[in-house]
Amino acid sequence: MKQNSKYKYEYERPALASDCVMFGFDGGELKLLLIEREKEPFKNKWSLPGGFVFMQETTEECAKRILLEKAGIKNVFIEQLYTFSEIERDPRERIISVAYFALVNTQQYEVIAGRDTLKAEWFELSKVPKLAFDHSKIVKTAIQRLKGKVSYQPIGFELLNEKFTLTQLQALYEAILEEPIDKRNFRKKILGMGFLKALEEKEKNVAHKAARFYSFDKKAYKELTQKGIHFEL
Amino acid sequence: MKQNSKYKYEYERPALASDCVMFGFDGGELKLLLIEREKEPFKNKWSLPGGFVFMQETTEECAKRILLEKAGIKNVFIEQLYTFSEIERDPRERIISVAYFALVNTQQYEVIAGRDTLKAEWFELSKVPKLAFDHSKIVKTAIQRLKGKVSYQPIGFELLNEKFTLTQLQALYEAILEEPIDKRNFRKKILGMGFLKALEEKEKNVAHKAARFYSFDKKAYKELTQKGIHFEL
DNA sequence: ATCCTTAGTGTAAAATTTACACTAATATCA
DNA sequence: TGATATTAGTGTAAATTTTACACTAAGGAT
Repeated sequence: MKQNSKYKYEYERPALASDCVMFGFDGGELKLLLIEREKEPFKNKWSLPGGFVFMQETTEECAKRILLEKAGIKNVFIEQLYTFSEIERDPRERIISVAYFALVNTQQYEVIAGRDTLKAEWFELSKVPKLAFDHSKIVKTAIQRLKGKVSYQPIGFELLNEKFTLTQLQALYEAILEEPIDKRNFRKKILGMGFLKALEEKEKNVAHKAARFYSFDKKAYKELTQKGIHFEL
Repeated sequence: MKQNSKYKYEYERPALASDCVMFGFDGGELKLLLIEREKEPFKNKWSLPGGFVFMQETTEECAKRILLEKAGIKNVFIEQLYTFSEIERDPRERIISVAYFALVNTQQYEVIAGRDTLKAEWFELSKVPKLAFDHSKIVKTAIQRLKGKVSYQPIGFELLNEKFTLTQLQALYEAILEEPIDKRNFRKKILGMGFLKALEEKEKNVAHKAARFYSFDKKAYKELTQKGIHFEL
């Protein structure tokens, strides 16, 4: 026990932390933001961005703070994933981690990530190395959750620009679900749901027919949800 | 700070607890096990069974221990629900709660629950009073989760006897989803999935045609899952 | 002007879902 | 013991949804 141990409790308490699985997409495979650890344990190993929960913040606020501090990212979709409480998950002492997953538009944040001295890098899912602590397990859980969720909640849009083409959207779903989708059926279905707003704008400077941009119409989606109509792919 | 405060930390730490939402079913409406608080705060208010997490147990082990200690229940389906971390959720001090939900065969445990001095009682969902702390919110989250989950995972069986009739199973789904289901279509679909084993045994001493009993064939279900065939109602 | 590449579109067949009503079995009651 | 009351158990046709599939349009590059 350190000398400057200021807080005393009658019963032993585990430490509380939050780790974030950040998914990004820029057209190819789904990506994950990882951070190289600077200290022991697991020095120089890749890990999820994470940190201890302050007394004045909820775990979600903590997760958002971590995203900002470690990757310069804010205002993104974030959702609680799972709480990991294995006793030996951290070799130093007992630390409970409330994990979150975030969906990030990679294009928008590519540059900002890793702005301070931290070594942060996007990894394609198939190229993610073995991670520090139980972070590989956390990532696995997050992928499962994302796959499961993407078919019945319109969260995929969070990974794209505000304006996107249907081809981009389809590529995203194919990347997440890891299976090919029929172009015509996909368009029929997704447009039929009535929450995609066709924009006037089209792609520019492409060496082929320019694709129309669409945006996700949150208001229309909300109205549909309230009518009991639910997204399903 | 009490005098016998034996554990010292450099940074302030919240306490860690676990609360359990136990769902039970005995044919009518879905039920919830609640416990009357004996102490302040919220003295004499109904609350979820809960308790602090020990250093030698995971949160799930803690939840199972609570089920056993407070309701005499063991070997039931349990799953992590959500972690509640609002700063003021407990008026005494900051307590993080990792909530779990459990599915219990009410018939099997009716008697055991409330065996010690605790006042424990099953409440029909529509008759659940306002609960202590943020427990009403936890219950709401649990109901949402159960409703969402029951359609694509065969967890409903956990609420029934090992042997059940199709009518019982249908009644359970109707109770959870809160909507009527067509008898013939329900049977066609659920039997078509191939994980219900028809037993020889039938109901006895009923004043009408005796219904056949079925059981959930875990092995068959596992095989189907591995083949990529998934439950869906 | 030709080529290359991706956008955008419809239809027919198959599969699934829905709506719906009568006979069978068994204890109870008159 | 026969009538009654109650729930079990079953099939089919129509509607809807899902699937499979191929060509023309547009735009920059050569």
